[in-house]
Amino acid sequence: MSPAPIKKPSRIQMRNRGLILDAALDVFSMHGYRGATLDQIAEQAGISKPNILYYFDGKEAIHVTLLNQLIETWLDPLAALDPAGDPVAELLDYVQRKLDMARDLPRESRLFAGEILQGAPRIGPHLETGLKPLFDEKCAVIQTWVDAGRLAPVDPQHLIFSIWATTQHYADFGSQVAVLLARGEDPHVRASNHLAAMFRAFLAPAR
Amino acid sequence: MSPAPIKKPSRIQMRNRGLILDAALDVFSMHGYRGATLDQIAEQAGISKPNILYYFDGKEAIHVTLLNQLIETWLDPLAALDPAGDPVAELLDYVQRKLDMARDLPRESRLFAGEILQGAPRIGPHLETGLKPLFDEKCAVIQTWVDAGRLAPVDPQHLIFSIWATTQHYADFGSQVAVLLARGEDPHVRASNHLAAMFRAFLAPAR
DNA sequence: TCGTAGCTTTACCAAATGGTAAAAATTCGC
DNA sequence: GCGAATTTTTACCATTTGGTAAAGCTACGA
Repeated sequence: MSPAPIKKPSRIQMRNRGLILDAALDVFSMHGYRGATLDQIAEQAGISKPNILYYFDGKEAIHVTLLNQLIETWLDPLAALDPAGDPVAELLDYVQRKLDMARDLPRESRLFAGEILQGAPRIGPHLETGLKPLFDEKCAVIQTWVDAGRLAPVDPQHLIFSIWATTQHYADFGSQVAVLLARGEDPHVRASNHLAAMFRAFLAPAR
Repeated sequence: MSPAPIKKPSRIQMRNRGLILDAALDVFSMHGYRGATLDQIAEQAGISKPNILYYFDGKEAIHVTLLNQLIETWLDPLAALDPAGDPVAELLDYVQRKLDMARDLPRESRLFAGEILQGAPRIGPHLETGLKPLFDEKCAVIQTWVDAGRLAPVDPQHLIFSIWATTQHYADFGSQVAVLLARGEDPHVRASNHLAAMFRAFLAPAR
């Protein structure tokens, strides 16, 4: 019953945990979980390896911490889908937000992609409890829009998959995109226009 | 000048190299390059570790062999895009072929995705020499179709990205898809219908 | 300024891992 | 059947890697 003696983290703790997590995000997103080493993270963070293990219980704890922090950011745009808004505009906004995230948070996108690619061994339960309910809820919203004739008769689940896939592609497959586009031009504007046109054409209800 | 004495591989060599590559595809696609161990591959293949190193020069050689074998299969559907065919039908066929590949060759898709995700460290050059020319060629074909008014005014490069992203999603993010769809139902038919509808709506030229 | 709690470093370690040497077993052409 | 070539096993090894023990240092409140 008595409250556990939770120490408030000191300034040093806040700073170093932040440094470690940022370095770990770099290393994990670049090399994957197994490919990342504590030594790499230590060097990147400018903190000795034993000192890192003073702040985190181990390699896996760092990874899980990153994933947990990431999930809320990740679900945010989907949660923002407003049932009261205009269907096409809401979904196009969602596409845009996801595309912006792929540009602004590519490390996070790749971290997540790597975890899913390997069967979500360390995040599986969170998908069930965190993602699935939100996914189901928003699919229902989209279905409502379809039933009301305010949206073309789309398959809500696979529509969301396609939105995720097309937007995250620019982060997760960024190295391939870079090779194929070659030009110094930033692909973001072109990608944005393309995806807006594609989903608008698909989503607009028949007159 | 004299031809190098290339031995034709014996029956045993054919069989064991095949067993090793198949096992390696399992292990690499599941755990990534660094996450895979020779011991795992050896056990999966039913061949001792030193024996594996009798057939391949090392872990990386196995990985590179897999990637090289994969690339030709991977480019095949894109190469089949026929400039003389009906634009919309050709592209929808391409979508369908890629989706079938995601279903039939998920290990290959994940192997490729993992490699790209980590910056294509072992396949980068092949992207330039193998993929890029074909990509440019087919983009030009699509642009021709657009210019002729036989296709909506799409951005060829990003259209191809979207086709890749949406189809490979079902293999690369399969574990997430499985959690979210939950039902025992095979997602392939629904995915196929969804993607066909989406790309048809987007690609059909304005009347 | 002094003691204590918090932080950092030094010096390790055990297990895992990619790889090798060489003997032993097997296969194959003749 | 037999000798040579190929294939497989046994017994290792060096490095890497996640992690630990304990001593030393630092910051901070009294």
